Amino acid sequence: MAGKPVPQRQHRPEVPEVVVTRLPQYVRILGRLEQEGSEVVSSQQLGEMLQVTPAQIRKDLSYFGRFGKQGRGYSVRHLLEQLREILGLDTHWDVAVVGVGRLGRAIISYPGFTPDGFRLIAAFDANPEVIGLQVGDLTVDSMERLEELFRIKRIRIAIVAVPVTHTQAVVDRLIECGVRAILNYTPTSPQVSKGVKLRNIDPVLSLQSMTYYLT
Amino acid sequence: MAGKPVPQRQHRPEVPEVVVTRLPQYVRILGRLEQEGSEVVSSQQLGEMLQVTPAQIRKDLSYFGRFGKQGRGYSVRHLLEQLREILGLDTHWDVAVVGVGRLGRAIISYPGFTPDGFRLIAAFDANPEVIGLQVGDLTVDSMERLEELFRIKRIRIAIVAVPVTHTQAVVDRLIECGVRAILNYTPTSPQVSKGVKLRNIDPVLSLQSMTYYLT
DNA sequence: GGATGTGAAGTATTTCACAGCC
DNA sequence: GGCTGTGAAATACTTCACATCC
Repeated sequence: MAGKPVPQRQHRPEVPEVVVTRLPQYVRILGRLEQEGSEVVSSQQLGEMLQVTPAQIRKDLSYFGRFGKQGRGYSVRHLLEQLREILGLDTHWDVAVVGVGRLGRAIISYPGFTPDGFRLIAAFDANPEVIGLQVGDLTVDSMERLEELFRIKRIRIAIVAVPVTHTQAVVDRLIECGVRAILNYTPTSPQVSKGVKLRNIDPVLSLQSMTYYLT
Repeated sequence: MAGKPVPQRQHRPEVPEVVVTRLPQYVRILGRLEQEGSEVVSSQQLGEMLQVTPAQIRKDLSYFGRFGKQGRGYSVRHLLEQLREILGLDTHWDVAVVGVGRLGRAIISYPGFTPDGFRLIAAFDANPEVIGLQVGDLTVDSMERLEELFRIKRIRIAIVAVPVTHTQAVVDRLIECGVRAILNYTPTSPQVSKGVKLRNIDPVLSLQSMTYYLT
């Protein structure tokens, strides 16, 4: 006999990644609606707020379940809860920043991560002049302690803001000690093994693709 | 009789936007290759460096012309030149930053824009304590001078880093005085009229879409 | 009546595969 | 022989449109 099924978040590998990238936007809008006291919202209304078609919202949600009530719409609270759970945002995530130059400092001081459930709990730099410094409420650790601390604290998410020449090496070390999600602020896209998620924040590329339309 | 054709950069409206967003990456790699002294590169090699298929690179480039030589590949220098011209990167672009809080200051101090042809030439804030301050080599102007200065200096690109509640109003004002490209760092996506390009930099959304794969 | 959930239809994008040229 | 440029095929994604249910 099979044992009783372990309740576990099921990943549906067939969910397109573009859909996953839209879910956080739904979460954000729903959070606002909840704060404003809305109880119910239709795909039509969400679509207007986000500038997407209602059909897309319904289709996106349908990958994960049936959250609405016909004739009525979605319960703001319930849908928000469900999406947060699907995205793993019903829990806090520990994050470490690697590279504490100007950019790293700005990231650490940025107040926007914490309210959304991301806790910056460590920062690393190679520069002796920076190691030991207090930045925000973190003390900067040496790069030599990177493996040790990532392993002990089981950190799975890293923000990389090192000089571009060091990006790949740092990313390799991070993956080696268990990191599975990397937010990369350097102007290069490092290689990551399958199973590791990477998002690049690259304002210059964004600007450069817009100038095309200005000529 | 028609007059002689005015030489003008032609926009091919049929070029998919995804293609345009990839061009700057090609430019960046080609720039590196040029610096390293490479003279020729194949779509195969470019594809390996960028982790995309060679076919995609060839197809992307084919929207704009025939830049390669069969049996040989692409001249690094020539392709770089062509792509820079297509993207409008053969000229300098004046950019202004609106919102000089912590984030705005970090953006202004970020050294990465200038080498890529973007000149930060003005900064605006509403806070009297910030107006008049020297940040980088800019003096912060009052928001009241926004229309005046954007018009006089014919600034077409703006970086927005104001509090989220002010985003839409600021964006509306910018568009009104001629801005056609906006790099938005606030955690909301403002509405923009057709013909205005918008790119959002939103690290929290990036993190939140990665946690899906960590659960 | 009104809105969801979803197969089917329609678009968009990527990849294949090969003729053509160097 | 090697690599581009490109129609055609394959795949991915979005939108339609309607049966279904509250």
